[in-house]
Amino acid sequence: MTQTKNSHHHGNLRSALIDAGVDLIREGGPNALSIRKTAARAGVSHAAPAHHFAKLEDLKIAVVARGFGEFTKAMEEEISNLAPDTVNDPRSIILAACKGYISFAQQNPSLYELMFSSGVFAHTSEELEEASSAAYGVLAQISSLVIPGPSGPRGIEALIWSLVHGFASLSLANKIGFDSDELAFRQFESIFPDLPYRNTSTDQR
Amino acid sequence: MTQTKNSHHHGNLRSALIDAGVDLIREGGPNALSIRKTAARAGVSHAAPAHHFAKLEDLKIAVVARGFGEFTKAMEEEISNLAPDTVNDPRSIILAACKGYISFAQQNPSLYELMFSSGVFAHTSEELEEASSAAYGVLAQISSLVIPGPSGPRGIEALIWSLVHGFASLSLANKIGFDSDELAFRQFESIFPDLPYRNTSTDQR
DNA sequence: TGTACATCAGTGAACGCGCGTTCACTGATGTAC
DNA sequence: TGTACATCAGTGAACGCGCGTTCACTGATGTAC
Repeated sequence: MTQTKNSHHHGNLRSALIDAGVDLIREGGPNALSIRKTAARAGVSHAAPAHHFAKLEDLKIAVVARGFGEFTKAMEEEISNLAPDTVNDPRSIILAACKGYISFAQQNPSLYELMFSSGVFAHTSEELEEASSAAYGVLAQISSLVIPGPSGPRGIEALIWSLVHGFASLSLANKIGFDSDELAFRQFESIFPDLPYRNTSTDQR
Repeated sequence: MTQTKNSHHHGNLRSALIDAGVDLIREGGPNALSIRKTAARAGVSHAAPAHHFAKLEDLKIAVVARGFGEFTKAMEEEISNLAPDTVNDPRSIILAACKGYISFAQQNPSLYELMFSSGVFAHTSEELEEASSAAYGVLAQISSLVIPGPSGPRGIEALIWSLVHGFASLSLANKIGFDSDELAFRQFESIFPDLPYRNTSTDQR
């Protein structure tokens, strides 16, 4: 960015490699990531990434961590975009987060698939732990707006998360839902069950 | 099977290759499938599979089709194992199918992941279409036991399928649920919402 | 029952490819003085 | 401000590997007669 062109030193190669990796996955699917292609995309020799990522797996989890960061942002943005008359309505808040969840999956299908794939959980990193915990935090926060039943707060989280995750995943697999982002979310809204919400008129956020 | 050993002709190599492919995926993850390893596992030269599967992708979709067949069987078996006093209870029937769904995912995590991965939907085959349609048929059948709301029968299917698919997927990713198959299903049972079931005392099956 | 022959599912060698990783190197950057 | 020098992020060549695929071949099977 602020670095002179054609410099022997790149300046911010690590971040540029993650950008390139995200692009590769977006274009070529969850398995399209390779060190050589990522380096080429970032405009450096294929040996350069070794200074930033010792193994291919390290690059992969950095890309996934970036994905979780954008995923969290997508949910939070939908919540903060709520209209004034719904900004304190629990159901509206929950559905807004779900809208962000589903939108992210539809706009980044390969990255979403990779983020929840088994291969990622074999390895991890502090960076990835933090990023996925932040996403879980949004889920826990919206779930806390529902009065827990016999299955407890974890049961509410499991219900909401299963529903939105299953819907998003099956939409990507063309099993349910529609081509359009907006129509898919409308269908999700229509199947979302009634839940016992807390009263948030004054003190809840 | 019924073929003499050490014969130049295998007898049923196509089926043996699918078996070997399933094993490879089970042991090495969704991306562990290769023609050379599959041939080695089946005890033939690495050029032999070409007579049965023109491309790697053809072997892959045959393996996935086999997976959908066992998946359907897992759901149907749980339904047919219902105790006499619950055999006509809609909620019990639906939860039985879900138990088969979740069990299959937990016992075949890599195969399950591959079955619902994006790469599979780029190509397909008559065999795969039939196998996945049969699985969808079980879903549609159990969903028909619920009285549709404003979102229609498709809405009921989307609700049940999203819930069980999301739960199974997140369980595999260690996001929710428990290590034990049985405990995971108990949690699923406890979060499954109340639904308006049809009266099946006499004519429903 | 025996023989000639077409079929076709196997073999094993060979190919080129993309890959991760290693290595000695180079040259830009930043610091000590 | 200028110089010497350590650091370290880049380069480009090279390696070995597993892969899908092709090819000429071989030998077992099944059929016609």
